[in-house]
Amino acid sequence: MAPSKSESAYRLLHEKITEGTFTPGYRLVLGTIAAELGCSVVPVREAIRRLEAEGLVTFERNVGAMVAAADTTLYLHTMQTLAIIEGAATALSAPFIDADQLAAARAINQAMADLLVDFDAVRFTELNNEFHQVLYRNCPNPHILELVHRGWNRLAVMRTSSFTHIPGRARESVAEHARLLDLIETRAPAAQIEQAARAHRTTTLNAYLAAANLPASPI
Amino acid sequence: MAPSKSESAYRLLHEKITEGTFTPGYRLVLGTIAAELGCSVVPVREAIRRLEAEGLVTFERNVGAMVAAADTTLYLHTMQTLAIIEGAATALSAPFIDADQLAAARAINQAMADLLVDFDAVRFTELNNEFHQVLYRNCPNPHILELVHRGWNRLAVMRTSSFTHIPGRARESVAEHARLLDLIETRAPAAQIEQAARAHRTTTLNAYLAAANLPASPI
DNA sequence: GTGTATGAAATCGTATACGATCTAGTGTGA
DNA sequence: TCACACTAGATCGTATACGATTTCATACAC
Repeated sequence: MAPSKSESAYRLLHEKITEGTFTPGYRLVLGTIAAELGCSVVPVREAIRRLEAEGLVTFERNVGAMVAAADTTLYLHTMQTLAIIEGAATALSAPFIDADQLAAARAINQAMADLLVDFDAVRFTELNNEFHQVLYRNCPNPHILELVHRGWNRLAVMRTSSFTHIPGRARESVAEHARLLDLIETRAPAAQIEQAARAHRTTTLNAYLAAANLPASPI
Repeated sequence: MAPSKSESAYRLLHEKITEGTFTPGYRLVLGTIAAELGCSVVPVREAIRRLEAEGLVTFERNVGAMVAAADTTLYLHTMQTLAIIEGAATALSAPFIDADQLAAARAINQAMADLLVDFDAVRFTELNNEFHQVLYRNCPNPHILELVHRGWNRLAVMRTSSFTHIPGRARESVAEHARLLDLIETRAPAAQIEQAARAHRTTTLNAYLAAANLPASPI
């Protein structure tokens, strides 16, 4: 069955926002978008409210919607939340990751390592996403997986790459991935895996915090 | 300014669902609700989609909405997610909890202890919510606070009280609260507070898992 | 120049209407 | 009895229309 118009509108806007066509602050005018999509405003309105619920869009009554702003505070809060959620997601997924998946993850990480010589931030970020996708795919708790995706989307809107902003972060990242895979392969205790996965994000978070003269995240 | 009709509809439905007037499986028919509220179906539809985004309602195209089902799996996943989020929320809030708030929390916990003799599950649950409200109020990360509230709402819909289902859980709970407050008062390390707060939920979760002959949560 | 009133344009919020789709009940034939 | 086709009713999905609110530019008073 063809998707409903509201669904189509949602997907289109979601993609344009996360891909960066619509940058933070871009105004989403119901009538304009409706005209572009060849539908009426009602489905567009619904799509925008869904995006609002996901935190990708802010909405003000009688004023309208815009792509969510991308201030530093928001970024740090999102990073901190993701650190917690991704730590848990990795620990919960780990027991279900088989040899094939491990091999796939190692291959992706190797490709990331190869990219370090002639660095390409966009490609590196893509590979990084793929890497974590493999790690989380087996998470038995769908709620947690959903929260991971929400967090990623919010980060995507902000288009702030730690790989370009923090010197040496890309190289560190590859090393941390390798350690994480070792822990998973040896079936290390869940707490240890969670700790390592969380630290993988927290390192970046704390680098930003230090740059802003703020104290490090306590957890 | 008076709330918009869509906002009113949202609040009304949210309350009826979390308070238990509308139980899981209850069908939310657009036309009927619109008639009750004295508005048209458009705002009601919007309210329902918001509730769907929060996981309180399930929606099927061309069929309609109903209050989200409350199966065991869903309950366990929600509990596990909350364990992780609440652990983090407590640890992040702890440094900002002052003497007054500590005293308030202790008073609530004492009231819960008093209730153990002549047990009243409803009142006990209310106090339990108040207790945790005090603990989380200072959380500096609004995203995490939002996730706590979402989790609570999902649990509220299911109306499954560990205090009545698990023998001795209420008494244990009061003791765990006291230990948690001690850790906060002595400014224990964040990791230790997180661990204690998470365990407070995980204990319940694992009791349910054990009852269902399932392995305990790894984290 | 600054602040305020005013009006027009832009945009949203929601009512209404109607076609599309699903569901359930009924009848028919094997 | 069972499977299937069909119909009627219920309900949703979305177009259209219009009033309500906000925004912004302009004009005016001080």
